[in-house]
Parts: sequence; structure tokens; C-alpha cells
Amino acid sequence: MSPPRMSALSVLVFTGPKTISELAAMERVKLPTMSRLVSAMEEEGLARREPHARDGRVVTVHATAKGRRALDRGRELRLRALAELLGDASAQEVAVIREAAAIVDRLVL
Amino acid sequence: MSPPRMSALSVLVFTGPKTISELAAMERVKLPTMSRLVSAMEEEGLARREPHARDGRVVTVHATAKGRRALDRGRELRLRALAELLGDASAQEVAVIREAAAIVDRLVL
DNA sequence: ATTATTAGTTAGCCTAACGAACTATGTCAA
DNA sequence: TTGACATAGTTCGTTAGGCTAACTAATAAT
Repeated sequence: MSPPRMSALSVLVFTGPKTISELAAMERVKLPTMSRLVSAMEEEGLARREPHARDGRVVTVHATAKGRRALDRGRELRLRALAELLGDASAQEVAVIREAAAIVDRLVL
Repeated sequence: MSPPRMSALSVLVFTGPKTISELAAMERVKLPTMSRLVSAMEEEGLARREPHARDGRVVTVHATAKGRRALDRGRELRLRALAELLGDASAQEVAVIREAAAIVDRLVL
């Protein structure tokens, strides 16, 4: 799965269904871009659109079971790659990287 | 300037003229991709192709003066953005990030 | 001298970003 | 209540950058 799809899907999985606009804002892309991303994910069976109950203009996007599984697989692969990369690092070095990651995480909030 | 062009240009500026193949290898893209990147940079006046003296198949790519200036400007902007991001960080935190960056640098070598 | 290899280019496809223009729905004010 | 405006999404066309396959031109090898 491509990074943009993986990222959008993980938002859906970890923070629940979202409208296209919300997803676009969270992924820092424009509405049309997210609309097409969602269409692509829908065609791959990773997500599905559902109409909004009260507002006919709005559509909510949900992750599917297949989407959740695909996300898990992707995370597996990335973890493996990360483990491979960190194979040569000492425990102290890993600790420094982890700490730096936490700091950056907070800074970009 | 886009990230791929910025990156390729910085290779030319900091490590000297390169063939398309060498550039492609260093930027981890395929030859045709780099060929097009170089064409684009050439049209922007950031780089120029020159024929190889001995081997008629080879072309060497050089950064132009304009390319060097553009790279400098780009670096300025990134530094400013980085300073902005790190504005809220303590000296210790910056030190941790710097150390982590050095470690990762070594790991990806 | 032919054949094979190598360097680069070109063409065609895909994904993903954008802005502009459009549709459909909802909201508000006269 | 209806006409005007606002909002949510979609569609269209463009650009950029990645890839593979197919090509040309030059060099190397048999």
C-alpha cells in the first residue's frame, strides 16, 4: 500500500470514521486529493463511504476489516525494516533515538 | 525547488560533477528518472549536461552558478523552518535530537 | 567484423499533489 | 417561502516524479 493510503487508513483505524474534509485536514492535503485517495482505497476494499444521517452533503469514511488487516501487515513490514536498520545500534543509541523521536513528536504537534 | 531536484543539485554542488548513472545511484532512483530530473534542472538553468571527453555514451552533469545560488536560498529557507520548529525546544532537547541524527546518519550509511 | 554490453533517452503508465469548475445540499434573510 | 449564499464533495485538467520496456548510439569483446 502506498504511504498516503497507509497514512489515511491509519487515521481511520486509530481515530475512527471521518468525513473527507476532516481526513484531508488531518493528512494536510486538499479536499479533492483526499476524495480521490478515498476512491482509490474504496476500490481496493480498504475503506468505504457512508452517507451522513443528517447532512446529505457529507459522507463519512470507514476502514473495512480488510483495511485493518492491510494496515497490520504494513506495520509488520515497517517494523521489520526498522529492526533491520537498528540491528547495528546499541541499546543506548536506540534510547537516544527514541527520546529524540518523542521530542520531535511534541514539537510538531 | 522540489525536494528531488534540491537533493540531486546538492550532490552536484558538494561532491562535484557526476554522470547520470552515478547521480541515479546516489539518489536511489532509476536511470530514466534521473535523466528526466536532469532535463528539468537544465531547463531551469540549475545544471547543464556536458559530453564526456573519452566516452561518447557518457554525459556529465554540472551545477551552474544559478544552481548554487538556488541551493543556498533553499538551505536558508529550510534552516529558517528548522529554527522555527526548534524554537520551543530547550538546549538539552536540541542536543538529544542532534545526537540521534548523528546515530541515524551512521546507521543508514 | 560481428556481437554483446553499456549509457542515456524516449514513450507510456501509475500515483499523488494542486486549482478551477461543477453539483447537490443546507442555511439564512428579505 | 423563496432566492441568495455557503458548504461538502466530485470531476477535470495539469504537473511532478517514480517505474518498466523499448530504443539509439557508442564502446568492448570474441
